[in-house]
Amino acid sequence: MPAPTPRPRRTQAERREATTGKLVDATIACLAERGYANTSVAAICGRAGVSQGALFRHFATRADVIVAAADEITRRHLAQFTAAAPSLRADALERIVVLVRALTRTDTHAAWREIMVAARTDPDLRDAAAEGLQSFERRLIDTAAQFLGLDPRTAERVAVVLLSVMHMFDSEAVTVTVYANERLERERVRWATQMLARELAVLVH
Amino acid sequence: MPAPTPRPRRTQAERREATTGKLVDATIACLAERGYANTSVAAICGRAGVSQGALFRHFATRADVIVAAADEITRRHLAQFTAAAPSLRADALERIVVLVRALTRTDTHAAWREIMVAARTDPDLRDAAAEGLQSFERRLIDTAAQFLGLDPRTAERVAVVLLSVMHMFDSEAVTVTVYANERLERERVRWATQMLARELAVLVH
DNA sequence: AAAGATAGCGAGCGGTCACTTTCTAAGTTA
DNA sequence: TAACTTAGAAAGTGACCGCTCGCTATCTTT
Repeated sequence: MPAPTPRPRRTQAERREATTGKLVDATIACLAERGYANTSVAAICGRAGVSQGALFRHFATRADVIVAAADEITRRHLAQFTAAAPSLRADALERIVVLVRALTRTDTHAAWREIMVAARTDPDLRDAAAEGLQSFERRLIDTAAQFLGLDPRTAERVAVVLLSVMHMFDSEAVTVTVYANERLERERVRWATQMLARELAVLVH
Repeated sequence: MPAPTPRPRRTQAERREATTGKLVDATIACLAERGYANTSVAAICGRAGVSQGALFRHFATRADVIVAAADEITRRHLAQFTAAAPSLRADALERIVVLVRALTRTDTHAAWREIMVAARTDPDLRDAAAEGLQSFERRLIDTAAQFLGLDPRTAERVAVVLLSVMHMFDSEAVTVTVYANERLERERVRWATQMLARELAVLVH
C-alpha cells in the first residue's frame, strides 16, 4: 500500500520559521491592499492559510505581528536599495530619481507607510518604526557614499537630498492613488533630477 | 418664580447645523489624536457630546462623517493658506517654506493625512478626497500667481515646486512624530528655500 | 519506544464595531 | 392650540474584534 501523505519531516525551527514567515508576508500584503484598519488578525490568518491559534502561539498581540512586518519591510527595503545601488551613477541621476520613485510605489512601501502613519498615534508601533527608520537612513548614506564615490561628509549632504526626494515621492504616491496627474508627476521627476544635479555640482567642486 | 432653564429657542436649521458642526469638529480632532482606525462612531459622539442616534440622523454612514470632515478640512486649509498669502513675497522665500512646513504639522493636516492614506484602500473615501485635493491644487496656483506677481504659466510651474515641497514636508511630518532629527529638518528647510529661489530665478528671467 | 516540548487547530470568550429601532423633546405649520 | 415634522437620546442588533483555551499532531529528548 502506498504512503498516503509523504511527510516532509521538518524540524520545529523550520516549522516555526515557515509559519511566522507566512504570517509576516500575509500581514504585509494585507496592509498594502486593505490598509491598517482592515488588517485584522482574521484577515492575516486567512491569507496566510493558518489558524488564529497559530498566530497567537508565535506573537503575543496583533501589534507584535505588525512590528515583525515592519522589521521585515525594513530588511527588504535595504536589500532592494542595495541591489539597485550599482546603477547609481553621478552621470545618470534621473535613473536614481526614477528608482526612488518606483520604490515608494511598491506594495511593500505602501505597507510601510500604513505602519508609519499608524505609529503616529500608537506608542507601541512608534518604537519599532523608529528603529527601522534610523537604520534605513544610515544605510542610505553609506550606499550613497560608496557608489557615488563621495567622502562621508559630502555623502551625508547628498543623502539628505535623496531622503527629501524620497519623502516627496512617498507623499506623492498617496495622492496618486487618489487622483493621478501625469503631467505634474513628470514635471516632478525633471525637477528632482535637476535639484540633485545642482546639489552634487555644488558639493563636489 | 424664576425660569429653571432659559431656553435658547433655536430654529431646526440652527440645531442641525450646530450638531453636525460639533460632529465634524470632533471627527477631525479624533483623526488627529487617535488615528483613522480608532476614530469610531462612539469616539466621535463621545467627543462631540452627542448620542450615536444623533449622528446617524444626519449622516447615513460613518464614512459620510469622514467625508464631511474631509470637506471641512479642505475649506480650512484653503482659508489658512489664503490668510497667509499676503506674506508670500519673492524676497522672503524661507518664510514661505517654513509656512508650508508649519501647515503640514497642524492637527488639521494630520487628520487630512489620515483620510488620504485610508482613501488609498477605500473607494468611498477616494472620490471625496480627490475632489478636495484638486480644489486645493487649483487654489494654490491662483494664490501663488496673485501674490508672487507671476503670469499664469509661470505660476503653475512655481506651484509644482510648492506642491512638491509640501509633499516633502507632509511625509517628513509623519517620520518626525516617530523619530525627530532636528539637524536634518533644518537642512531640509535650507535646501527647499534654495530650490525655490533657483526655480524662480530661472522662470522669471 | 516512552515522555516531554513545541506547533497548530478551532470553538468560544467578553467587548466593541457600525448601525437600527423606539420613543421623547423641540420646532414648524395650520 | 392642534397636527405634523424634525432633532436627539437610549437601548438595542448582529457581526466582528483581539485574544484564550482545550485539544491533537508533530518533533525532540531520553
